[in-house]
Amino acid sequence: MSSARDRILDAYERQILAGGERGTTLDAVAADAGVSKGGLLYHFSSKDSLRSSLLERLVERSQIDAAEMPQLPEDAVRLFVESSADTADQLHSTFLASQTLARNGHADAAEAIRTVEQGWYDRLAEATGDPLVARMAQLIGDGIYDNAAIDPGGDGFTLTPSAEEREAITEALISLLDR
Amino acid sequence: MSSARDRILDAYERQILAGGERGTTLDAVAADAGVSKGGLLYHFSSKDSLRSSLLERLVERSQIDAAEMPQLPEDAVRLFVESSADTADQLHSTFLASQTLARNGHADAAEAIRTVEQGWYDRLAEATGDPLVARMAQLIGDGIYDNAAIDPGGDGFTLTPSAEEREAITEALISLLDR
DNA sequence: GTCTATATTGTGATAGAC
DNA sequence: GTCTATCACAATATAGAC
Repeated sequence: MSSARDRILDAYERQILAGGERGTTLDAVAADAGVSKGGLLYHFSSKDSLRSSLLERLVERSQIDAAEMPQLPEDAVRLFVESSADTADQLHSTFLASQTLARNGHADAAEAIRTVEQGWYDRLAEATGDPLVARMAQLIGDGIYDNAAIDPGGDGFTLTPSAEEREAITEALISLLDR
Repeated sequence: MSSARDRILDAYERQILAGGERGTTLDAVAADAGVSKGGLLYHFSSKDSLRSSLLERLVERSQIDAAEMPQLPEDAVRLFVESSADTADQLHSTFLASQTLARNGHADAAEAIRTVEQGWYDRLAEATGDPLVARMAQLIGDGIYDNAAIDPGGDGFTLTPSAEEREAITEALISLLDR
């Protein structure tokens, strides 16, 4: 059983992903979470508090995820390229929502994103032992995230690379490791 | 001498890049453009009209840019990786602003971005003759754009790759062409 | 073409009942 | 802990003078 707090944060995240920050009125978030606006404001005293709580959640989830970085270079690259922007994944949807906040001028969100990205890069660089391939994999992952964020539905005519394309990209990056 | 219309669109673009859609109130845009709110609304009858005019500008500028795609595969890759998100460039800043609008749930902006990205991909794939490397270069470019958008200042501790890194990435991608 | 009001609505936040 | 008012203000848009 999830707490009301969690359900409200989930709704906030969903609203950001669906319509950007523009649509995240307290009314809309409360309705999506199944509470009244007053109920929402009992748990989060202001909209700023809602945002900073989402950023805390991002850091927590990214730390849990950090423990799962594969040790084999190939697997680390594969993880970055092939699982980026899986919107069903909790960490990824929190990350995408936070990124949208960062692009809307919230310095605290930009700071959190920088921290998480830096952590990902460090672990990827360590796992691969190749800073350049690590950077390429990270940027490709960011590109996939970005396209996924713009193209929510993703029904056919999308910019998001297919599973086959991602696999081919992974193989290409791995081949660069063996230079 | 630029027209008032252009100056207002420039201001709108600047405000989006500086603070996301959130900060682009008619007051703020008008002040930035050096006109009154009423003056702004004479040229653009609504905020929607302001947005759709920016998207028209994006398509125009991307078509002008299309003529400049290099013929050599190496140069085409280099252009994508090394000139992405040069915010001083007119096309790039219009693109970044439109991307922010797309991430805020505006379907018309998402559609325009898709069109432009598809056009870029097609030309890059043609110039390189290698769909996979074209896709990688495009995603890396998107990743660089994305980081540049989150990190406006970019003073040292940023995620945006340095000029040296970009050059190395270009070389790596070019090496993949010769398989 | 550009301005100064002003009308109108949307939104964040408070107060207090239950 | 959750709700229903309600307030205060910000933002879009209109009307009409200059």
